[in-house]
Amino acid sequence: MERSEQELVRRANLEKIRELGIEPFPAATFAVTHLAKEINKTAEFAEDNLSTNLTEVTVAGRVMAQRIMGKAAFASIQDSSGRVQIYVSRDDIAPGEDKALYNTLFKKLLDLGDFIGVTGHVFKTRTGETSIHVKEFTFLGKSLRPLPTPKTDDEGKVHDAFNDPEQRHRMRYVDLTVNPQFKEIFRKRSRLITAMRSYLDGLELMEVETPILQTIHGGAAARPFKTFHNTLDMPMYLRIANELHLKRLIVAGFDGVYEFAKDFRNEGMDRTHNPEFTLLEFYVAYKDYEWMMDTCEALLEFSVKTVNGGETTTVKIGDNTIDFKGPYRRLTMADSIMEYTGEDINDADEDALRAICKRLHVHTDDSMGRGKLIDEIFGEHVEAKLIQPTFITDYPIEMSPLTKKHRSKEGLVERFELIINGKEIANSYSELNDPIDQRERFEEQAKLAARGDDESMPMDEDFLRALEYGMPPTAGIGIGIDRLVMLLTGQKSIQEVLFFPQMREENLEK
RNA sequence: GAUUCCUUAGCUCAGCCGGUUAGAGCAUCUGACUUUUAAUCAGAGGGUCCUGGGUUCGAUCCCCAGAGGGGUCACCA
Repeated sequence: MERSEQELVRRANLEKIRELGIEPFPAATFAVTHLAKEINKTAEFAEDNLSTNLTEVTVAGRVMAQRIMGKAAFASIQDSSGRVQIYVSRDDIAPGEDKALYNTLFKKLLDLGDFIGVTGHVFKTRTGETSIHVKEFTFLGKSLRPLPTPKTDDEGKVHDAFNDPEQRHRMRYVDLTVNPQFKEIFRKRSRLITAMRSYLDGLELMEVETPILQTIHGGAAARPFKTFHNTLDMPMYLRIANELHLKRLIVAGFDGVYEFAKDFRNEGMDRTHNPEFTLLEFYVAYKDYEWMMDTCEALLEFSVKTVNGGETTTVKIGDNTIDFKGPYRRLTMADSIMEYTGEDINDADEDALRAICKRLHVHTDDSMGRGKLIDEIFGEHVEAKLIQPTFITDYPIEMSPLTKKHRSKEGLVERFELIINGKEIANSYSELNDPIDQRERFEEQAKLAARGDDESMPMDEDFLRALEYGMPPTAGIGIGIDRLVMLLTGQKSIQEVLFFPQMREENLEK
């Protein structure tokens, strides 16, 4: 492997540090007393700016900038909270005859990206920047590759930004080091999940884990990843959903269960799809989809407030401000189509629907049944227009093989999707718990499979057996966590809300 | 999967309608500098111009194929 000039210099510096008798990768705990942000926030200055309440602080982090001026130098140290400036003067850190600690180690052998720890007192420079006057510094870890060096000027303009999406996503460790502003996306993601978990715990639901490796992939319409178990000598699938397992747990007698599930779908990738993604699913016994709508909007309102760190329920996305405060608008699918197209699909048979599609310039083909035609009209003419959180209810039965038939409307099921900013965020229904009906639905799916639909759901005899033992009426929901994070952080690409989005293999040989 | 655009130094980018030795800023190296902050000043080094073919006297540039990435569409959440 060819090494660049800068890498060779750093390796040489590494050896020279060892020659000074200093371990470049020390093992011992380093006792940090303050984060950079705390120092910048809590320092209170005396009149002369030379002394503060912070008479001795110890911080650690990467050296991100160095400004050396002969016998003194400034540097920026970056830790998890941000950056703080340090001031190093030769005679303070090397008071004796031997000035090697400053002249050799600090000035020559220290490279941008190296980890150091410093101890000193806090003061304010002539130009007004809070800084640590270093009296002791410790080498904590060498960086052998040069980091990109984005810089921000007086006007806030960023120069040399590290902004190539490929490099940022492949080397997230570099990205988040030099673009720490993106850390906030992941902090929000973490806060969102924590908030949702605490809300669901408050409902006395139990967090569970169910198999990712499955012999039958059920619970959604999608192509799975296939793998193989050597000892069992059988093919297995990575789960596309955990729905059927969570419902087995309702059969088992838990009143409510939830799981933040990594699911895997072997389909196209684009700005809203990654092969593995996170879905929160939860199921609650003795509830229906009406209850679930109430719960969903309460959960989201609570979670958005928590993520925003206050009472704010709004999020700005481009030109739109989305308000997660409930209650959300509820609209049946038929009414939504009436509202946005003026077409009445309520009593339309398949031929009538085809005529409507033609009028609306919706593309159709012969394989589409009634449900699919309605779904196409909705997808083409309604979905993108629903910006504020909206529950679309009462879906055609054909596309919902796990959903209970509507209690009063023929041909429909008790299902809703939550649409926000024109995108589906959640999908929920009154769960089908009639095992005889469920078996018929699976048989319908098998017919689709026989016609070549590779996304149809396979028959799951064990799941049917569970239902035959009896499942209480249950409401269930799946909420797309990645997409919700995209909304809350204003990101247009799913890659920006995943630490390590899927990418093709990189050739590192060269 | 289809289509389109992109790939030049560690980073961000110029450039070459095909022509000696491929440029800049930051970063790096050498030197100066004890309150700087995109530190400054003086000097220097650094390149498989994504890869492989082809056309040509000559290709980083044109053509073909491939790799990787971005956008759009299709499938889907």
